[in-house]
Amino acid sequence: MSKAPNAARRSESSRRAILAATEELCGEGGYGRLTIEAIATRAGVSKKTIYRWWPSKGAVVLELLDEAASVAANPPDSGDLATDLRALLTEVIGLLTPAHSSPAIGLIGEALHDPDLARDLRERLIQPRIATFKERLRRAQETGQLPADADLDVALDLLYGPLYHRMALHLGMPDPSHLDSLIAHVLRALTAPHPAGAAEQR
Amino acid sequence: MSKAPNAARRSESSRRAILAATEELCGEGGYGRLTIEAIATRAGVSKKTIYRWWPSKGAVVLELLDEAASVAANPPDSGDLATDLRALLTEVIGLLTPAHSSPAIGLIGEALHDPDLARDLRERLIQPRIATFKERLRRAQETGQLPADADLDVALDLLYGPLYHRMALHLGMPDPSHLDSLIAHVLRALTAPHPAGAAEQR
Amino acid sequence: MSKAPNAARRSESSRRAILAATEELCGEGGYGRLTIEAIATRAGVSKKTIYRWWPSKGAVVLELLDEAASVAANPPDSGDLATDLRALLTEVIGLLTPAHSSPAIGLIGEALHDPDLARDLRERLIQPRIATFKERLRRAQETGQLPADADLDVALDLLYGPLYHRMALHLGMPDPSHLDSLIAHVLRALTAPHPAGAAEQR
Amino acid sequence: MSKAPNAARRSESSRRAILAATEELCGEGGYGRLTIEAIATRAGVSKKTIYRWWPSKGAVVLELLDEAASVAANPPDSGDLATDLRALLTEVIGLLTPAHSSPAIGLIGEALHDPDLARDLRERLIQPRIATFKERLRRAQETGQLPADADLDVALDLLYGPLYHRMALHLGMPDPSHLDSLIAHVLRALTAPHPAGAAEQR
DNA sequence: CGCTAACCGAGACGGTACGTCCAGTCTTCAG
DNA sequence: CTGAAGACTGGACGTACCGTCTCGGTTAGCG
Repeated sequence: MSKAPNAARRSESSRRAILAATEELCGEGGYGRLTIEAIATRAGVSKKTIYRWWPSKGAVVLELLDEAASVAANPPDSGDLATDLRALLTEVIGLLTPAHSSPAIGLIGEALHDPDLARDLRERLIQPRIATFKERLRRAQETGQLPADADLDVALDLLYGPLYHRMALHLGMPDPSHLDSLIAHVLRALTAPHPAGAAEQR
Repeated sequence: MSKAPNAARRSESSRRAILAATEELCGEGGYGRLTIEAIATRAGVSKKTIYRWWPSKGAVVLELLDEAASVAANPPDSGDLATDLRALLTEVIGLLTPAHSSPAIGLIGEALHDPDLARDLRERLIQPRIATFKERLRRAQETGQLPADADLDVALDLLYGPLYHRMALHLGMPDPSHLDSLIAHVLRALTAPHPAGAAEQR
Repeated sequence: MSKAPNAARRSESSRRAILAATEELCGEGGYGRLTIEAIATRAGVSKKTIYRWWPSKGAVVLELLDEAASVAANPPDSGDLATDLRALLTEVIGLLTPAHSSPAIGLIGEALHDPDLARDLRERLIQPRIATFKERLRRAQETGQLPADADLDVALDLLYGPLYHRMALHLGMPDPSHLDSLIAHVLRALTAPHPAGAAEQR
Repeated sequence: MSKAPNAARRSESSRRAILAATEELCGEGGYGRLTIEAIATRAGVSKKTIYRWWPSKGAVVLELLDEAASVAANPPDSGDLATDLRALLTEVIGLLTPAHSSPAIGLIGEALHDPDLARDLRERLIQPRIATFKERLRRAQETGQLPADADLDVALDLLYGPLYHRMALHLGMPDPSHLDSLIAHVLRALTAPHPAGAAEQR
């Protein structure tokens, strides 16, 4: 993360052992039970070695997730927008499941009070997904599936929002039919003619 | 929380001192820096007294928030649905601001890995707001501002979702115009005619 | 102990329950594990009631021992001095056995850093035994079994000393033959003619 | 005590600071007031460091005493047995004085209900003194000052016993003349001819 | 024979110390 | 002369008892 002292001499085998140990321990006790001490012991590595390359346990987990789930730079494009959006959302639902042992959720929880981690999380895991998502919508605008003036930021909020809403409030991820309903509503909102003023006054 | 050993003999003055100390300390160092030890010291109370009545620091903070922001059982009803929704959302935005020292956010973060706390949080802070929200929408259905078959759960997800989305990803709360835009989109989605099937297939 | 607030109204049943609970708990976990809280709970009595009548757990245990092992004011007198001494010493050995769960040993340990308890212990348990012991020796002087000028304080030290020596150093109580040997040596010391000065110089 | 995890890396400066703090605090408040917390604070050391190397506060105090008062392996030998015994006993009297703040007495009190500590105490403080004592008596046998068949264990009991007797019962250590009298009696007992049977029957 | 003072149980309270855990830094030693 | 092993300070954790302190609810004995 951030500035490596001297990446040239970094031991790849230690790095792998640390990430592997992190994955195991995360699976065993969940993110909450995870400690740097335990990672070091399990990986057969000194704590110092971990602190040398990562600023916090969150950063280690972040790197783990980053490796595991790298995003295709190119969005899926089946021709059907709803289908592709469903695929994109489903991937995120996968990351946020199961509620009590998902490393991603642990990471998000930690990032809530660690701005540095939050920044890394956003840059490395979130932004790529957002970019992919917007790219897909942009293509939909090009093909006329969405109006050219559709607000993509609003679309982002409306589509991903429910997932985080439900994560934060432990409400359970939307089931497939609810997910389809959400997508349908959002597409309708983006497509429907602006009813002259509605809530735009102010 | 839940079943007090013998609430009758509970010292109200200790309880008040604890909540006051919690509020102060939360303001000073944020939820993350808050410790039971510090609360006890500041409140002039023994740790045992805290543990006797609350299972965790999260529970104390929850009670603090619960007292501070009790919800009117009756939703606002100015006649204009968008206005009332804006008011409801703004209240939650207030709870989730500022990002790095809001006790509510700390609480949500903690609840992510503490199911007991999550349950209390949901029951005591969240559900009342959801109920109020749905009640307002129900009235809107009665007055014809919303179709009778509008899916209120979807409305909930679409309106509150963006707030938690932005909280979780440290994206900053929506500014007023963005908020209005969100509300307008959602109302459009709920009101617009279902375009024959769109994404309902499956 | 000492000044009861108003002994008249004291509940005998509580007193008995407390002593009984103390005995049980002492047997279960040893003196070290004994706590006022546990006594109160087991006896179905409030802690206040214990503190009202006894200044410390040591005092409770002392009263327990005092009741259990009251000394005959009159020493045994079989005619044979060694036999009677053996009986007196054996009684004390009984109190100091078994090494790790004897309430008496616990009490002595506590008295080592509690002068008040030490005083009570001496007055109520020890002095009566010393008096009895000396009384027996005095009779032996009268019958000529011991010289009239035998130093009874030295006899006390030499005969009881080894028991406390062994208790303090966890060396195990003397077995019967060793005990007899000790008695024989001491009687010889008291009876033998003073070898003109020997160690009396100074 | 016993098996250090890896004594090689142990910080000698911490060890010294801990023992020094222990000595100070013992002097200030007596063994009873001594706590691990206070030692750690005074020594500028974390509690963990104390618990890493010693199992209990007793063990720390034991090490302190062990360093302070190491015994000459060779007993004093002035030629006069009584003189040398008086010296040996006086050293122990020094350890057991003053009654209410002697660390040694605190240690003995603790050992009464802590078998592990008792064992260490015996092995590290007591046994060496016993060995020295017996060695001196053995020499006395060689020079004919004591009969070859004198029972050295009995001598040990009779000479050291009174000290522990008086410690346990808070009777005050013997004054010099009483001490001389004790020694004289014991030497007489060991030297006097066995009066045909006396208490040897049984 | 009813008042009132002390008892009683229950257990909450402010405290002190316990022994454990983990964070993050610093030191030692082997390769 | 690097890096693993791990000892170190620091500080919060949650627990156990301490001895004190209300609470109501009996009793007991005096007036």
